[in-house]
Formats: sequence, C-alpha cells, structure tokens
Amino acid sequence: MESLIFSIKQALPNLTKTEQKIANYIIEYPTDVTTMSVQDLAQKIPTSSASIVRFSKLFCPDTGFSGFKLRLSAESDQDSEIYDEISPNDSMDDLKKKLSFRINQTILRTNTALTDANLNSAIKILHEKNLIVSFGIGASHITAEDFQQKFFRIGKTVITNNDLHVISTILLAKKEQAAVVIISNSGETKEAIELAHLAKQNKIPIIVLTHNNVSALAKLATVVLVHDDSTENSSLRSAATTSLIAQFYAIDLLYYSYFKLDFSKHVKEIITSQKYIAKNFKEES
Amino acid sequence: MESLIFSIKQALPNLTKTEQKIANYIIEYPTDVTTMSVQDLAQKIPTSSASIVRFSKLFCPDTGFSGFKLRLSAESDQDSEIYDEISPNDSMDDLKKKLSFRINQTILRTNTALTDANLNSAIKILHEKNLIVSFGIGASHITAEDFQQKFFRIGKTVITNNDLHVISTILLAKKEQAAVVIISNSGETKEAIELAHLAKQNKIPIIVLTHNNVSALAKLATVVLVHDDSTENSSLRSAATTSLIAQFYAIDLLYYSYFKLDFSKHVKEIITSQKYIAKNFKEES
DNA sequence: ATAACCGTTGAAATAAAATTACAATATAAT
DNA sequence: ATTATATTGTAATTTTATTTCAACGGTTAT
Repeated sequence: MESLIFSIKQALPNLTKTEQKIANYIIEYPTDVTTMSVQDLAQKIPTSSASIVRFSKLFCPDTGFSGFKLRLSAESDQDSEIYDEISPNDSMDDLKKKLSFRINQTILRTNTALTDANLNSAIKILHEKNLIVSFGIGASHITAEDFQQKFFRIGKTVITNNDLHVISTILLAKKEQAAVVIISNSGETKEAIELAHLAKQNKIPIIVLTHNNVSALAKLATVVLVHDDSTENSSLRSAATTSLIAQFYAIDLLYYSYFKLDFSKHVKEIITSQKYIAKNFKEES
Repeated sequence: MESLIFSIKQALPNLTKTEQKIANYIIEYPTDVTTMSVQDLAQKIPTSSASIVRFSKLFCPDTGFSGFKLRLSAESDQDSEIYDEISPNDSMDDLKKKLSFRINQTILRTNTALTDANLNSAIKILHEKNLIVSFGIGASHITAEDFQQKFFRIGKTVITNNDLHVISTILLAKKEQAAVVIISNSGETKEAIELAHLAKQNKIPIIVLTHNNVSALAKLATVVLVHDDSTENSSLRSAATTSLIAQFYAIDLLYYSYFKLDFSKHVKEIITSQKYIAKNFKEES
C-alpha cells in the first residue's frame, strides 16, 4: 500500500483551506494523531470533527477516521522528513533514508501500475516470437541492455543497440519472427517513436515500457507496461534513478513471469550458463 | 517496542481459559482484528466484549482496545511467505510481493554495509581527480554506464568502456589526474583485477564497488564500497537483479553525496542539462 | 449591484464503539 | 457443604465516530 503521508503530501495543493490545515497538522504530528480522537484533533487544529472525518474519508473512504489512524500508525515508525526533497544539510543517514524510501515507493507504485493482463500479453508476445529487439536511448539504453542480459540467461535471442539503423536492419530482415521492446521513460523520445512506427508498419508487435500511457509512444504500442504511476515528478534531481530502478523492476517481473512458463527447462538453462560463467570468467551471474 | 504478538505468545501459558481463546484468535488473524470492533471480535471468538477489553489492557494498560489495535496494525503488514524462493505456482501477485521484498531487503543491507567513512573517502577521491574511469564487465558494465550517466549530469568527466585495452590506454595517459571505479559483484572478475593491478602500479586511486571485502579485488582497492552485505545467496535465480539494484543504489548515494559538496553549482548544472535534453531530445533526464 | 448557485464548513443529532459496574457463575479451599 | 475468590458475561454508561443539515462565503449570471 502506498504511504499515507506521502499521498497526503501529494494531494496537498488540491485541498481546501481547512483540509490543508488538517493535512499539515497530520504531516507534522503523525504519531500523536494516532492516539487522538476526532474531537481531540478537531480542537487542536482547530476545526470541526465533521471536517476531520471528511478528510479521513478522502484517503480511507471505507474505514473513515479509525482506519485512517490505523494506516497512520502502521507507518509512523518512520519519520516524516524522508518525504522531503534532498537538501544540502542532509547527513549521510538522512540521504540513505530518503533515497531508500523513494525506491520503495517507486516499486510499490510500479506494482499497482503493472496489471496482470498487460504483463501476460507481453509475455505472450515474447513467447511467440523468437527474435526480440530491445531498444532504449540515454538512460533507458541501460535498461535495454539489462533486458538483453536477463533473457540471454535463459537462451532467448535478444538484440539491443542504441543505433536505430542497426536495429532497423535486423528487425526488417526478420519481421515475421520478431517483436520489439521499446523503453522510454518519457514516451516522447524521437528515436523510440520512429522505431515504433517502423514496427507498426511491418506488423511487428511492440512492447513499450514507459512512464504513463498517454504518450505518443504508448499509443503506438501493442502492449504498454507502465512503471511508476506517479503523476507529478516533484524532484528534479532524483527522477532518473528511481525511474531506472522501476524499469529494472518491471523487467524483472517480466523475466520471472516468462521464466515460469517453462520453469524446469529455464532452471536447467540458467544453471548451465551460471556454471559456464563461473568456470571461465568468474563473473557475476 | 517489543512485538505485541510475541508478548502475547509468551504470556499464553499464564492466561485463563477465555483469555487463551482470545489470544489464539488474535495470533491467528492479527490483520483481521485490526479492523474489528470489540463486539465483532467478541462474537467471533466467541466471548464477551468485556473480556476483550480486559485482555487488551493486560498488554496495553493505558490505551485499551483501541491502542491494542494500533500496535497490532503497526506490526502486521508483512506476511511470511514472501521470504520463500520463487516457485512455478506463484501468482503474479506473489511474484510482485517476493521481488519487492527482496529489493527492499537488499537496499536495507546496502545501507548498513556502506559506511560513512568509506563513502566519504570515495567522494574525496572523486573530487580530487578530474578524470574518472568506470569499469565493469557483464552485468556490472550496466552499472558502470549508470555511473557515467549520473556524473555527466553534473559535468564530471567519466569514461567507461568494457574493453580493457581502451580503458588502460586513457588511464595511463592521464594517470596523475585519474581515478578508477571498478565494479564487480563477485570481486573475482579477471579483467577487473587486472585493471586494479595496473592502477595500483601507477598509484591511481581505486574505488571498488563489490559484494564483500574479502575478494582479491577488494584487497587491491583504495576504498571498498560494499553493497548488499548478504552472506547467504539462497536464490540462484534472483541474485543478478538485486545485486544490480544494490549497485545502482550505492552509486546513487555516492552521486548525491558528491552533489552535496557544491550543492548550488550542481543544481545549476543539472537544470541546464535537463533543459537541453528536454528541448532537443525529449528524452529521460 | 444583486440574486441564484455551489462548494465549504461547523453545530448538533445520531449511531457506533469502547469501557465500566455489577451480577452471575465457576473454581478452589476449608 | 459452605465460603471465599477468581473469572466471565450482561447491561448500563461513557466515549468516540459519523451523519445531517443549516449557515457561510465566494463566484457567476442577470
């Protein structure tokens, strides 16, 4: 479940005046709130108990204030500054807390954003085609490589390259047997869109891994895998890593789901490949 | 605070008949209890509401049943199967839970493994030298590229390549101004060790990002950054991704710590670079 | 400028939940 | 068997959460 305090902070700008007063108090004293009654809290802020209840139901429609307190207490062993932007005064420990928390949130959001239906469609495509082309540019190229390395381990043929010409050549040469995985955080990368058009014209299935499903790229896709459903991107400075980790995580889910399709066969393949690497390169498996 | 359920289990033998009934129910369905009222619970067990309240006050004398529920909810958000190995029968939801949990654990372990002292020594080296060479092979090459991309954003010159010849050439040509970042999960990669030897012979500072600090590579390092302190590596199949994410996370910490050294300057640089990218490539920043 | 409207808020009434007082029952000791 | 004591449940009481509805304030249309 998404962090309650985090959600409140996100919603803050859209709230009414009284709601903001309530939100601010809760953000400042989450632990205290868990032990208060509606009346206590209304008096402290100050506002009416009705407003408190209404506020609670914004975030916990079913359970009201009682459930709200439960959720609050479930997460109130953390302190609240971890939701904030990174600042120059942060100690190493603050930094660790903030970054860890963000990664955690990103994973949770990606979990809800990736539906079973979409993952399964993607797996189906990967299963049906025997040549997979993975493409990403900039930071997303790193993910494209990760995709390749993962699927190599179970003997799936994946080609990746950040040169559109190279990719197009092989894709067209094998268009009947190929599917393409396009990774773009923004979904507006010129090269990514160009590749998607090319694939579409040639009826090659397109799996897109991206930040939201309204982008130009998403519209061209056969299947859209949305990682990290976050609407606003408050932090200029941390976007890149969390979105990369979200992508990695999404690929991991895809990989394991694919793995499951033929569990024992893939286990054998992976053990073979690990043994080989361990013996010859002493490298990470 | 001591785990509530644990305390209940300990007290179990000394409790009366009805109290034991209550205790057993709570131990079995802790999460359900958090959403029940005294009446609901009394009916389920079955017993009287008075007994429930009395029971609660054994463990939470001040707060009664309400506080009891709060403590219960604070500790009952994990379930236990998530520790298991991935199995072919897992639903997509199981898979999500297990993978998320592992990533979370990895991050936590990396947090404790990376000491302030080591991170700060690493930052110092990065700060003193104006040419950074990052090297990794296999999966670790992806991390090496991530390192490069991150530091590019604040105008730091980082060269990466998975060809040892290329890297050696530039490293030796600029040995006075250079530092090297070597990434190897195992710490036993032949090429990584070779590069470390070369650097050491030429008095080039060596930052090593690796899994433990007993490896051959770790021994050659000026600073060892240990990610993911896990001793056991139960899962053959998931090691790669979690270690990659641990590496990414470690690099992220390093990056932000470095960033903090000259906060305002770096903020400016990053905004410039983001604007440029957004304008010209519409790509992930 | 003013009327009509709509979203926001709080006071008071109501419903639900927790707690307590006390009586009933069971258990143990003499 | 009787009394003392501990345990439990019923019902009354208190506290807490929730809903209803009227009042307020700001906005738009006339």
